[in-house]
Amino acid sequence: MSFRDSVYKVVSGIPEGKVLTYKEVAEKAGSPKAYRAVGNILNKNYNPSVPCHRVIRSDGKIGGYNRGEENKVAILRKENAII
DNA sequence: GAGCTGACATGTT
DNA sequence: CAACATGCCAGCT
Repeated sequence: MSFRDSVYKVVSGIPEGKVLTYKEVAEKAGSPKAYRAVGNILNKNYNPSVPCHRVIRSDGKIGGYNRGEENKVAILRKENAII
């Protein structure tokens, strides 16, 4: 069970319409100061089972997405999560 | 095995 | 108020 797995689990547990910040995910994963690693992990994560699009920055910004930030925003807006 | 990279956050300038 | 610089962690090359 690596930190990566914890992050996957946490992100996979995010319900629709809910968005968590990288810091929150890192905290739930067990390392509040590992928000850096969270971004790095999600970045390499191409697993569709992990709704990485529900993880945003603390500033409320999108951050990034493997399939394009615009797509990420579109999904979040569809789920009535942000904006 | 060591070093580099990054979808960040916080503090100063 | 906005931009720059620093610090932090885990994963990847």
